[in-house]
Amino acid sequence: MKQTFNNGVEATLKVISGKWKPQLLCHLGNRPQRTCDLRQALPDISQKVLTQQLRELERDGIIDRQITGEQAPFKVTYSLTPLGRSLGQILVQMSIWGEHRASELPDVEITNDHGGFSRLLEN
Amino acid sequence: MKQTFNNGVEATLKVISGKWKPQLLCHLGNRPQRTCDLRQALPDISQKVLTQQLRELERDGIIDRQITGEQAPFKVTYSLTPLGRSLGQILVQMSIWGEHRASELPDVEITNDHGGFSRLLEN
DNA sequence: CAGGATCCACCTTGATACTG
DNA sequence: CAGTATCAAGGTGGATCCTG
Repeated sequence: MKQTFNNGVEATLKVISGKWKPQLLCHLGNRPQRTCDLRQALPDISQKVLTQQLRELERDGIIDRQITGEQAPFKVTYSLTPLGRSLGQILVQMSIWGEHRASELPDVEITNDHGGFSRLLEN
Repeated sequence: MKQTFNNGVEATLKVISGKWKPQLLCHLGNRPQRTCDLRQALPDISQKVLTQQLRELERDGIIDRQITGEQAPFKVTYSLTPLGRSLGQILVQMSIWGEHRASELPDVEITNDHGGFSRLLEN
């Protein structure tokens, strides 16, 4: 179905907004991962929401989904597409800006630094 | 109150996410504007939501709010802070990325191009 | 002119249980 | 192991009316 945005910023926000998407992009930026790997990396996400967020990223062309095995148990591996990798500069800059702002505001805290996204810059 | 984010991307998203915030930042990036100017620029926003989004941007240190006049009718002028202007590079890059993606996907349409944000790059 | 107060609809996320 | 189905809760945006 047709999606209309007022500007490119809104279109980009639509793709990367989602409670777990920045973390998913960070982990998948390091290397392709299986579902169980992602669940281990993000212990607090429910499997329903994990699937949901991954499906949205897949539908938006950011990640690929590859199935291995014809019988259960399956292996499902997710990896970034070239379009997904092309978000690297933006994610790193957003991460740095957020850290800069947090450094000025005592009540904003950030757990992991932008180094987690740096592998996205290796194309 | 204390806000904790897993990474800087989430912190940045928190600030610029909101149905009308990208458009508000675009307009305020061109020049400071009064409330009635913004309502004219964004005819479909209700005054409640306009006030709400502006208050959030103000609370997050992105815009300044200045009141002129001691009796009604007041004049309220909003302008970007230095921190708000420092979002310029990110907004332009996000806008360009969104346009690039839209150009590859037939069902994604973008009304205004990234030129609207370019004044943010003049510091 | 600018914005506060209510009340409301929707969307996103989450808890839980179940399937191939 | 990976994913679906159902139901519930909270937050965000919106319609409308009212105030200094």
